[in-house]
Amino acid sequence: MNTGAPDKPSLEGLETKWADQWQNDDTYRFDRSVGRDGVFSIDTPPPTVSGSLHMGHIFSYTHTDTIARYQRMTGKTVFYPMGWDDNGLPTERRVQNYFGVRCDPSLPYEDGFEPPASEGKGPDGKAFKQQVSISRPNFIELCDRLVEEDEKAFENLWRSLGLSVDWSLLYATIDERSRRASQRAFLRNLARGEAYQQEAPSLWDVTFQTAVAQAELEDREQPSAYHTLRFKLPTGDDLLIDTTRPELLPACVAVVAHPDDERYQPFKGQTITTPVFGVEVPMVFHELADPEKGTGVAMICTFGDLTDVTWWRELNLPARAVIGRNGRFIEDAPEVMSADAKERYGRLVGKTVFSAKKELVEMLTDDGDLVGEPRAITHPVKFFEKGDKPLEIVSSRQWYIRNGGREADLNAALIERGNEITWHPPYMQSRYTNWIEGLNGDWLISRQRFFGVPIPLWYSLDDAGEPIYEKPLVPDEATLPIDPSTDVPDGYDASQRGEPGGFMGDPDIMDTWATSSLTPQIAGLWEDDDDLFDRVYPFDMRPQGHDIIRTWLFSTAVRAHFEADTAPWRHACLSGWILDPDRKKMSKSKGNVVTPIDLLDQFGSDAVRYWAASGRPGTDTAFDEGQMKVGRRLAIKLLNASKFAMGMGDLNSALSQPVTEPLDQAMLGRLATLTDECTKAFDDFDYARALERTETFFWSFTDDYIELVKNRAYGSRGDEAAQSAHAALARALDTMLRLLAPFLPFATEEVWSWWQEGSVHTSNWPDANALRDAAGSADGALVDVAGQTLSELRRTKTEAKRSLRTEIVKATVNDTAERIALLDQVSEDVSEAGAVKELVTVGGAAELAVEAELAPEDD
RNA sequence: GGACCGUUAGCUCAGCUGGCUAGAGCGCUCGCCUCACACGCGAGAGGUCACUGGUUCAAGUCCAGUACGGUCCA
Repeated sequence: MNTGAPDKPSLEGLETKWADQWQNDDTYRFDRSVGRDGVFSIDTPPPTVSGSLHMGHIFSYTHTDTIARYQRMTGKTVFYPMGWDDNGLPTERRVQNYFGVRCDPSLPYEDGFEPPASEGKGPDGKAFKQQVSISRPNFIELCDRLVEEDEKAFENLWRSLGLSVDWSLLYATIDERSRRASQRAFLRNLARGEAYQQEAPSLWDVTFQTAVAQAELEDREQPSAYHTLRFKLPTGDDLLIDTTRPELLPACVAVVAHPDDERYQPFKGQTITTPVFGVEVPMVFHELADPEKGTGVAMICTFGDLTDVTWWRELNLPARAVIGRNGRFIEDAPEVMSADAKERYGRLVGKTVFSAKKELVEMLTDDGDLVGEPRAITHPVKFFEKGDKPLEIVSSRQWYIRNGGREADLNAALIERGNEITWHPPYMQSRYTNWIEGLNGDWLISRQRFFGVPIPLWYSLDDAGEPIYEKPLVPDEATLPIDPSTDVPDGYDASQRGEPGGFMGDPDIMDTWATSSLTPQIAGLWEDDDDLFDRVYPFDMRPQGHDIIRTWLFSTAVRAHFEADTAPWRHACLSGWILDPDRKKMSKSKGNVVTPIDLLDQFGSDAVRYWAASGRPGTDTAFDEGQMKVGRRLAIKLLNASKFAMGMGDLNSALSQPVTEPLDQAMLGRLATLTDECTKAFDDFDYARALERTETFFWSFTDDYIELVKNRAYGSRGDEAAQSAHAALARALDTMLRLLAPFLPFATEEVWSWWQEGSVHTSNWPDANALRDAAGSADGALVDVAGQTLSELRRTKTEAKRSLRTEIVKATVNDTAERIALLDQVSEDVSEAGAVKELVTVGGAAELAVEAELAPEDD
């Protein structure tokens, strides 16, 4: 349906027009009849839908889309799914605030429950502050309800941006197939011994009341203070110990010094008495004690930090927990204390760490056992990346997946997996390797939260009603996904839940990364559809941000290593960040924040994509509206240049006509070279280079080549010469539309529809050899010589402040003999373009110089 | 403290395996309504390639170090 070019080509409305068309035509539909070799599969990052839409989304997803479109044009069928990451804490927090609810897993499901608030406001329209407790199923229903809205906003953005995803492949990380895949993978890990549970001290967030994993930690510099405490040696002498956490004194189980520290060797095997509580603890020795720090002796508490955990484990010390899961001091004083000490401990019960510290400092001061004043310092403290209170270390039963943090062999094997992946850019691999080398424990996957994939296990209860953790009750894979809080294990009935001799469900859910580490399996319908899975796995490409190499990328590699004994993908493409130079200007423009949708409206999707695709792989890129304007100009120019070329004659028939003029041949030769460069760049996932090269060619094509052949194409030198121009224009336009299609899908599709059949996006990537055949043996340098000479001719007019239409009565071109020889081949084109009446060429000069006699001004 | 990345025109960046006078776009200056495009066209000015050494016939490009900026991890 060649519609021909409109009188006034415009970008307006192209997004809606073509997005709808592509949807109706299933343009980007994955062809699942194709074998693995003909497939290009992409492990799309599922965006966190409860977060806001921002420029980073547009940026990195555009990069992937250009690759997808290129691969599709090379003849691959592209498996390009979209997923929504709606699983996890961000959604929970939003639901709590939005609906005014809180999850209490002990409550029963309430049919037809309506939340008390909406958008954070109660029925009276005022902010709703309190939170109503509801059951886990009710809570999850509300999560589902809210994410649905969020997901619409994302889908809308992706369609406007022109992502060529196959929307029939959509998944969500909380949907049934994700839960099934996630639980199945966990059970497989369990069966193979790769997942295990352990009662152990682990990092604990007291606000969210959940354990957190190493990958979710961050250090934050915090103010603190050294307190010097007076302990007593058996001799009755003082032993001064510095600590930043005096409130943990009741949890003190030993004091430690370095084995080589001679000052403390005499006290080996002796006991030290703690202040305030008068508990006798052993003097122990360990390399991690720093002789330079304070007095060289530290108190070991269960648990102040990870070093305490190491000491406790390696020195076989007892545990005296004092801080509970809510971050407050627990009811029961350590058994070891005397009645008198327990009474003093009573003053701490129920207090937060902060107030307990004040209380204890007071006690120490009263006893005269605080030496001097506390000395203020700042030091790094571990936080949950989403939390705002320091992590405590609490002993709890948790599930782990082995990740090489405790086994050297596995560690090395996972590092080795990195070599099976081609990294773009290559240096990103070192981040992967560094992270694995720095692991200090296995992957803690259980979370004491609600909106996530439940750990699919139950435990039988003994006669006393205590769970028998050693033998979890495992569901049949065919029944997955399950929720152990409502489903019942085989051999039991619902009435036995929580009863002695009955069963209980594992109350925890899995870490969100435990699910998203399976995106290739989820998207590829692992085990649900083996035929499909085998066509797409291992995936060709994982695009993602470099900030989540340690989490998403690594955890995906771990799962693939165990489940498939392979790397999950062949290529990992790490995108950079958007730097925001506007942040400085933001204060000026009074926080006039531009949303991605606004930008797409303002500049057009192609223009925004152009900006995004200019950012090289892995490189942080400035948010730059200027680049979007440039992109817009490019798209508009493409429309206009195409319209012009079509005005010359029937391009479709011109495609098969011979190209006879030297300049036309030279241009096509250059185009063949460009095509090769772009192919190479795209094969190396370097979309930015492909764009840059194509753009440079395109502008010289419109500014020089078109100007040079314009008159001839109109017929100034006869039909054959005109026909050659038409044939070259048709081939060039055809080729450039294809080369630009990955970047400017809307403008290229629009132009394509004017004179070609089908969609440019399902057409073939251009064939450099066919272009070379059409070009014959013409020297590509003809294009340069003609262009540069034309430029000099123009300059004589510009410097005379005359119009470019001004006739040149006589022009003398001096240049090297070599270049004059080339110029003579195209002198007619150059003369016509420069409006030169008489062109004299003189060889033997050192460089190009033009003298021109302009026609007199007629006013 | 460790690892990695970067430092080229006022701004944003190219410059791939070292090779003739270092490029583009934006911005700026000047000019042009030229029959595809004024959402346009043409021309111009503007750079001791962060610094110090080294390798080489030749270094923006390779090596070592320094400084500054950034990211990730401790």
